Amino acid sequence: MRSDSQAAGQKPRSFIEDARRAQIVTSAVETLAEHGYAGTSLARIATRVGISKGVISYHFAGKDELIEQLVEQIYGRISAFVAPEVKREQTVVRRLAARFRALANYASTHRAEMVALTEIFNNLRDSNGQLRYGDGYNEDLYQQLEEEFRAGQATGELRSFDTRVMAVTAQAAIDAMIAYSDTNPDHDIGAHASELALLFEHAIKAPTTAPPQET
Amino acid sequence: MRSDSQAAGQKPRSFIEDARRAQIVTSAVETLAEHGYAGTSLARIATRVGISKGVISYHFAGKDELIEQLVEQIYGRISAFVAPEVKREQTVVRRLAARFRALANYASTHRAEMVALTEIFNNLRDSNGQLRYGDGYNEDLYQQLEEEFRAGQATGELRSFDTRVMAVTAQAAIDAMIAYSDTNPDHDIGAHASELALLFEHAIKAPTTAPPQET
Amino acid sequence: MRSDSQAAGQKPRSFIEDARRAQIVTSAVETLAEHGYAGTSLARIATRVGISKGVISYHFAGKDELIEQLVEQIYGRISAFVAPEVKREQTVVRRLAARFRALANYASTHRAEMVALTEIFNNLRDSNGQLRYGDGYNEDLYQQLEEEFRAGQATGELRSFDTRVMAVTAQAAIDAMIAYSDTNPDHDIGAHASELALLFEHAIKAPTTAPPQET
Amino acid sequence: MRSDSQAAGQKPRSFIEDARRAQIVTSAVETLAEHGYAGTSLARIATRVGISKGVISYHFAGKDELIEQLVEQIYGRISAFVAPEVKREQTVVRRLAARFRALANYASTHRAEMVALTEIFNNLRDSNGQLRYGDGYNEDLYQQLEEEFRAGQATGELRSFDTRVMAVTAQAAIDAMIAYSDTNPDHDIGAHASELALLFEHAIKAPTTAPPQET
DNA sequence: TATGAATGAGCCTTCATTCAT
DNA sequence: CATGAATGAAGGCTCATTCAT
Repeated sequence: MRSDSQAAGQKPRSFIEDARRAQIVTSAVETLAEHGYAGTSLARIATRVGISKGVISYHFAGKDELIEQLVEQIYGRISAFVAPEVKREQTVVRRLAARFRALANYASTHRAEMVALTEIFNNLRDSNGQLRYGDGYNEDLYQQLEEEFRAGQATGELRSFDTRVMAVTAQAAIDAMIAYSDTNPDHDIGAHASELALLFEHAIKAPTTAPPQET
Repeated sequence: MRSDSQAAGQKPRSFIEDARRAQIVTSAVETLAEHGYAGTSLARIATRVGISKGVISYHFAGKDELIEQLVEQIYGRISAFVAPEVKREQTVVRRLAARFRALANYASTHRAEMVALTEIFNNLRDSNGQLRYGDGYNEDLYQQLEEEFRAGQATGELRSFDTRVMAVTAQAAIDAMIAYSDTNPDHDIGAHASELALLFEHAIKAPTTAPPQET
Repeated sequence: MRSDSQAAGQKPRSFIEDARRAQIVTSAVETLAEHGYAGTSLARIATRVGISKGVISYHFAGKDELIEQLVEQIYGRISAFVAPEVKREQTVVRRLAARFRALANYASTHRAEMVALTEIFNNLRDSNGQLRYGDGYNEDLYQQLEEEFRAGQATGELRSFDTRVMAVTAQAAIDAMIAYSDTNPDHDIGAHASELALLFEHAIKAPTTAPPQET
Repeated sequence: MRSDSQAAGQKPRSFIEDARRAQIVTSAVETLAEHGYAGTSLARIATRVGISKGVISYHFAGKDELIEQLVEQIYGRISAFVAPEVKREQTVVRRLAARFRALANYASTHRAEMVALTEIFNNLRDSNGQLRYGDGYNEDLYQQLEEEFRAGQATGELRSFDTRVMAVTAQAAIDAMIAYSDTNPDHDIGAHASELALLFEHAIKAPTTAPPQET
């Protein structure tokens, strides 16, 4: 959460510089959300801010750097929002539920950011044609989730299952929740998150032989 | 499953015509899988077949028709492959497992097709900027799944839950399985499908305590 | 008016050959009238006849030859229709009137031909970029008219004036009549022709000093 | 006759912008005159100025806007040149003569402009295939001329005739004069204009039976 | 004779990028 | 810092023409 991407020994950015960059990133987010990846040209981003195309090239090395900045910033904000919510809970099941809930909250109040992020993840490629955010970025999330699951399995809270498949599926459930509520604005994403919590509770909890439930 | 999109009263397509069209569609699939949506130009598709750009325009009304043909064909093939596998099973849980299994099988042997389809679904937009296959296509799948779930709930095989959320999540689980195994070629997608089957069995089956139901 | 453009020593064209050529020329005329010069492609001409593009190339050396055939044929028909009407009259003034009348008649019953001809005259160019029918074709008409005028001036029927300017203007009056009635289908082209006759009668007749008029 | 087409509240165009636009319009005029409508591509226009194709797209929304600008500008210049010459005269006959003379002058010094305008009028079509400047533009001229004629008829200066036919013919005479002198550069267009003046004087003036008159 | 198939050039447009001012 | 101007490549598409069958 500090001075995003500023190689050491670099001259620090001025205030106005930072303001412009933020302004441009915001415009890029909105443009991506509205027109999709292919429909997002520098011209469109610039027009939305009311500046000339050249300004963007001036502040960013190129379209790619702009987008990378965007991803870093949004990603940072989401983590900052979700992490404390998760940490506060005591069991794996509840932590997972908290994750669903927090992301649903964030997504419902930052729709454009989520859409923009998805567009980029699905489309941005490096010069070799490989997806820029193909796997590495999800890998982080997968490992966090797997760690949780393994811990829960160790304590006996959770049944035995393939943690990687579960992580992939849980993350997919989150992404789908966000995408679905994005194309169906009337959808109750909060309820969706609760349902997911219950779904995965059933899916991962160890069967309680004798005594009843707690939840 | 025959005569894909051939308006009645239309002159039937010649053998060579069909061959070329198929060849071009195949090339489009591969190009999409390899270079992504934005990287798929008529020029690239043509080069891969070793023909000139104009040939594509000759056989298809335009890029749009080519892509729609592609979607129809692939979609048809997948349905044709999956449907009988699913129908053969007797319980909802087993039918869902069969669906996971069949799709995993298909995906593992038709990787490019799955990727191409995803690229198109995520990116193709109509002239108003709306996603061409935004929701309608998934809606079909969702309704099939919901019907299953509701039937299972009616017979008491399944517990009570929000069928829409479950459908969205199940479909997302499938997509994620395919996408994951696509970026991780060593991944055992068959095992993944089995895990999913188990995961959702836990998630949807009515608890078999002793006697009837609760919830 | 014989076997249009068939170089000596050429194999005579078969019946079917001629039929096809006529059919194609007709289609070209209609297409030109309907879509204009730029909108007239071989594909469109072929489609209208219900044949394939290649057929045209087979019967004509190229687009240019097709169009030249078209011009020759239409031109021939017009001459064949107009000439006898003109010849029948005894004075220059009446011959000019007859010309107006005959062309108005022809144009009103062969609208498409007139439009097609205009489109070609205005647009067809040779490989050097020069208008193919820029001047030469009108030159013929001009000389016919000038001859009339000079004869009339010699007999004293007509006043003295620049015959070339008068010829150019008379021809322009005809073309404008046709063009105007083409864009204004309700226009009474017959009346228009009569008005033109009167207009030019006033413009060219020698002033009758003593005795009254005849007309 | 200022600020051609510049929507209110629009940022005014810079000096260099205006210069480029003018330069491009000029090149378009020359290209049209030289190569005709079909032979006029953005590439050719750009090459003539020595710039790249993209520059045109940068300064004009598209080919259509460029052509409309061209028409507006040329049309404006002609009107500005002709109108005062006509207004200065006191009788209809003299005003018509002045019109011939002024247009002949303008055409002889702005040959390319006249040709370009004709090319566009004859060929530019909207997306429905209808001629863009089919009738409306001439309609203006026709009505001006008819008004003159009717006024002259009311005062008794002119004989009785169909004003519409006379207007169409007078305009056609002008266009033909321009076109003819364009393909025959040695032609004396000034003399042509004088001849036309005389021609139409004879054609429209009321017969002077008894009293004075001048001519 | 006729056809369908293919070609290759050209068209207009969009775009990321560069650069002088 | 910011801009407007320009570039050049690439994109989808149309078209006259060629050719094997």
